[in-house]
Parts: sequence; C-alpha cells; structure tokens
Amino acid sequence: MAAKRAAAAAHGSGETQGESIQGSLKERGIRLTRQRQILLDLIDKSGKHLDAETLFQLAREQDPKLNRVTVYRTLKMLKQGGLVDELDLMHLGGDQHYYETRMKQEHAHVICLRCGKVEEFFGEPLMRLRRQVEQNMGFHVLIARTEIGGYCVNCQSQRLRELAEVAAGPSSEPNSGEHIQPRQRKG
Amino acid sequence: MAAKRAAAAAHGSGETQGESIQGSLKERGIRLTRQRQILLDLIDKSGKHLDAETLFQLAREQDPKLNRVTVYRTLKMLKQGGLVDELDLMHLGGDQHYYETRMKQEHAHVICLRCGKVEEFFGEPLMRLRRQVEQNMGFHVLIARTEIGGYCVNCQSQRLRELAEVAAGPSSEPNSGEHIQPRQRKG
DNA sequence: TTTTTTGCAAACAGTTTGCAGCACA
DNA sequence: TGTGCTGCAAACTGTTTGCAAAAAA
Repeated sequence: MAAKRAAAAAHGSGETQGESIQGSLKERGIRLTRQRQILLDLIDKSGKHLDAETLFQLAREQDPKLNRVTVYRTLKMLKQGGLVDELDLMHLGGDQHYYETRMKQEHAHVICLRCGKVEEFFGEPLMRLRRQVEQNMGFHVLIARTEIGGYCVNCQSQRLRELAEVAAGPSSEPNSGEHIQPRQRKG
Repeated sequence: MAAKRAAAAAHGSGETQGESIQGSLKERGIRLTRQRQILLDLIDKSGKHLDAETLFQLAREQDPKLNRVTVYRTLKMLKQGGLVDELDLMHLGGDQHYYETRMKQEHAHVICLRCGKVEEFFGEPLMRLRRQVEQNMGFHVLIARTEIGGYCVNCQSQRLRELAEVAAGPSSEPNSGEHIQPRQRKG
C-alpha cells in the first residue's frame, strides 16, 4: 500500500459546525469542479464510511470518465483541509482507508471482527480522554481516533448457536447497518 | 548456526510480566527458529514502536541472510496470536504499521504531528470507554486502539518562538524519547 | 524423517507522481 | 485568458504468495 504523508495540516480546530463541505471549500478559494461536486455529494450523503475505491465506483456511475486519481486527490485535499477524517476500521477489510465527514461529534468506531458491522459510540469517556491528554500532557489535540474491535451481540449469540449445532450449514442473517467485509486475498 | 538461547531470562526491562512471548509461542507448539528468536528479542527489548522495515534492518545486523518476508510472516503470526498489537500512529511516517508487545496495560498513543514524538497515555477514560462499549452495546471487546494527533508542549512553544523570530534558522532541539519522522516522497 | 519454516522472486493492493491538455473563475 | 484541475500511464510503498531448499522436532 502506499505511503501518504500525514501532513500536519492546519485543522481549524474550533470550526463552526454548521457549514457544508462545499461552503468551506469555496471560502478557501478551491474550485468546485464537476468531479468534486460529485464526490462531495457522495461523501456528504452516504452515511457510511466509504473507501477510495467504493467512492470511485459510485462516482463513476454519475460520470464514467471520472478518474480514480481524482478521487485520491480530492480525498487528500479534504483530509488536509480538515474536512474529512481518515479511518482504518481495524484493517478488517484490507489496508485501505475509509472516510467520513468531520462535522460530527467525536466518536469511537466499534467494529465486529466477525460480521464487519461498524457502529459508532458517543460518550463522555471520549471527551474525558481528550481533556485529560490536553491537561496532563499539555498536548494540543487536533485529531483523535478510537477504534474498537471485537464481537457484536449478534455474533456472540450466533457463535454459541453454531457451537451447539455443529453439523448445520451457515444460516447467519447479518445485522442491518453498515458492514465491511473481511477481505481475503487471492490464492 | 548459533544455537537458540533461552533469552527469557535477563531482559533488562524491569517488567516481570509473567509470560514471555517466547514462552507463549512454545506453548502453542510454534517452532522457535533462529530468525524468530532474533525478531522476538528485538520486539521485546526495544521499547519503541517498530515497523516491519526497521525491524528488518535491525534483524539484519544480527543475521544478514534474514529475509524481509520472514519479518512480515513473523509479525503476522504474532498479531494473529494476539501477542503484539498493530498500530498506525496516525500514518505520520507513512502507511506502514508499527508493533508493540501486547503485554502492557491498555493505553492511547499520542503523536505530535510536528516532531513525531510518540507518547503513551494511561488513564481511566480508556477503561471507562471499554466498559461502556461492553455494557451499552453488549459488545465483546478484543482490541482497542486510540490514537491522538496534535502538537506536543514543546512544539507549541516552539511554534510561538518561530513566529516571533521569523528570520532565525531552525534551532529546534527535539524532545527526547521516541520520534517517528514525517515522511516525504521523492520529487 | 516428517513437518515447518525460510529465502527468493514475483505478484499484488492501495496510493502517488509527471505531464499534457482541458476547464473553471 | 491564465491558473488550477483532470486524465492517463507509470511509478512507488508496503505487504503477500508460490515454490523449492533448508532446518526444526
């Protein structure tokens, strides 16, 4: 996988939460091209965590000429501008990155290592953690990322069921919601 | 060839964690080859977060024939065996992964995006978070990873100083401790 | 001897770069 | 109309795989 430089970009820390990504870009004098419009729309609307390739596939449905490279460049721009956050989601689906708009409240990502379901956890421990790091270490926090891997409720009971009826085939009905699929290489 | 040395004895790091990695492996019936011995020693001793390439370079000093692939395979094995944790450290140094032994207490990694210093934060918010995720969501947590990016105390004052004396050259004395260097590509 | 494990070369995934031409402000 | 943006091809990084030879148990 490729290397990317995690440039210490100037994330405007106390930013006004109400603005759309599009608005923010315009303010920064960044051109709002057709391609970018498509990509921003997708990122903005899709509640899911998209990776570059998925985003590319979706974008191509609207503009078949749109190039993969443009997706990467746009994502990089948004990341450096502090408009999207980059996630790894425990690398369950491979080594690609996932993106979400940065407008939301701070949260952890809770990933089921069995079914790939991704849930978000909001709560005071996260604020507390941030505050403590800032106070105890004098650190100025710009980005915080928490990812938790394990087994979701469904998969836990699922597993018990499977252990019980050893002979039966897989009858698992996956949870609703967002899932990333554990990736396996060729071979 | 150099015989195997039961290195479990003396590791100068004052931690008597109970089990050594080597011990755990033996229990699992995994062969303790010369190469693995070297790699395990390095991972165990080095307090730092090593990536595969660095580990490879260090290992090669002891055994010039040792191959990069062996490093990856060993790391994969250790990861799957739950003996080491895989970190991203905010991708500051690129997209490679970093590794640390899993024996320690749960902690967050706090990375300065300017000087690359990596510090560890231990504290109750982390336990609290884990507990809440388990209780509120019925989730069974296996791995938790928190990475925080921002500016360390030194770099904050450093920045002020730089803004003040615009003309002067870089006089920054980096912090002591572990640093990863923000990487830039060719070109 | 039997079963792993290694080394080597080559493939692979995800991402980035260089450059000529196109398009937005 | 000029500067920024796009598409294309090709490079690049980090990692994995297939297979024969080497080394543990």
